[in-house]
Amino acid sequence: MRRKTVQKDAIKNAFLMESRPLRVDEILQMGRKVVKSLNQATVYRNLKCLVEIGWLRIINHPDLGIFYERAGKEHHHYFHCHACDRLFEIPGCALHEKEFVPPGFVTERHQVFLFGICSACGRT
Amino acid sequence: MRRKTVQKDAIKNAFLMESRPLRVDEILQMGRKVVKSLNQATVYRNLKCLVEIGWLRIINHPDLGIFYERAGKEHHHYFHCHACDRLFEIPGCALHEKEFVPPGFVTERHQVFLFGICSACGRT
DNA sequence: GTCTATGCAAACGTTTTGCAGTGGG
DNA sequence: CCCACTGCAAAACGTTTGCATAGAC
Repeated sequence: MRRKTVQKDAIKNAFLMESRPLRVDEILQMGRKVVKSLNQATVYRNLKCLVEIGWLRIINHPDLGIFYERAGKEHHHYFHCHACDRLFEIPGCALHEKEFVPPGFVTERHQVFLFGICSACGRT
Repeated sequence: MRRKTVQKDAIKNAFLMESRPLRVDEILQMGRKVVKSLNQATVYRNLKCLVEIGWLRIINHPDLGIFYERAGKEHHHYFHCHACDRLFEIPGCALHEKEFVPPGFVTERHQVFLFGICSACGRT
C-alpha cells in the first residue's frame, strides 16, 4: 500500500463517486470500467489495506451480506428497503443504550439495522 | 422433516439445553456427543427445515457471523463482549424508531447489535 | 415395502494465497 | 534496478447438492 497504482485509484474512486456502501462485485465492476484487466484478488487485497489504514469500514449486513463504506462518517443506522432492495444510511441515532443495558455491562459501540419500506416505495 | 430421527433430536436438543444462539460448528459438535456419525450436511439440512417451520431463526451477526436461535422469543438485542467473546441476549428494546426514521419511511423490523464489556469481565 | 432422511463426496460461491512477472519509485 | 503490486490459478473456507443406502413408519 505504499505505491500508487491505477488499480488502487480505480477502487478508491468507486467510493468517492458513490456515497453509499458498496459490495465487492460492484467495486470490481466499477473498477473495470477504468482498468479493464482489474482482478478480484487485487480488489480484495486493496480493500483489506484500505480497511487497515482506516480509509474504509466493513459492514456485515444481516440480510445483504458484506459491504464496504468510507470510514470517518458520523454514526448512522442502516435501512434496508425490501421493495427496492436498496441500503440507506440514516443519519443520527435512535438508540438509548445508557438507559438500557443491564447493570455492569458497558457498551462501547453499536450497530442498528432497520428493515421496511422507504419513502419512494411507500408512495406507491 | 416428517420423520423423527436421532440426528434431528440431537440437533433440537442442542438448542433446548443451551438457551443462547449457536453456531453451526457448535451444533455439530454437540450433536456428535449423541450421534457420533452426525454429518454436517445433515445439520445444515435440518437447520434449514427448522428455520422453515419457524422453530429456529437465523442471526447474521456483523462480527461473529451466522448463529441460530430458538424462534418465538420476545424481541431482544445482542451484546457481544469482546473480552470473553460471548454473545448475550439483552431483553427489551432501547430503540425509539418511530421518532427517528425520515418521513415516508416505514420500519417493520430492526436488529440491534451492541459491543462492549459484559458485567463479568468488567468486574475485574 | 415404501420413501424420507442420512452419510459421503463432489460441487459451489466467495475469499485468500502462492508464484512469476509487471511496473512504480 | 529493486521490490511492491498485479494477474492468474490454485487453495481454502463454509455451505449446498447428487446419489446410493440405511432406517422410520
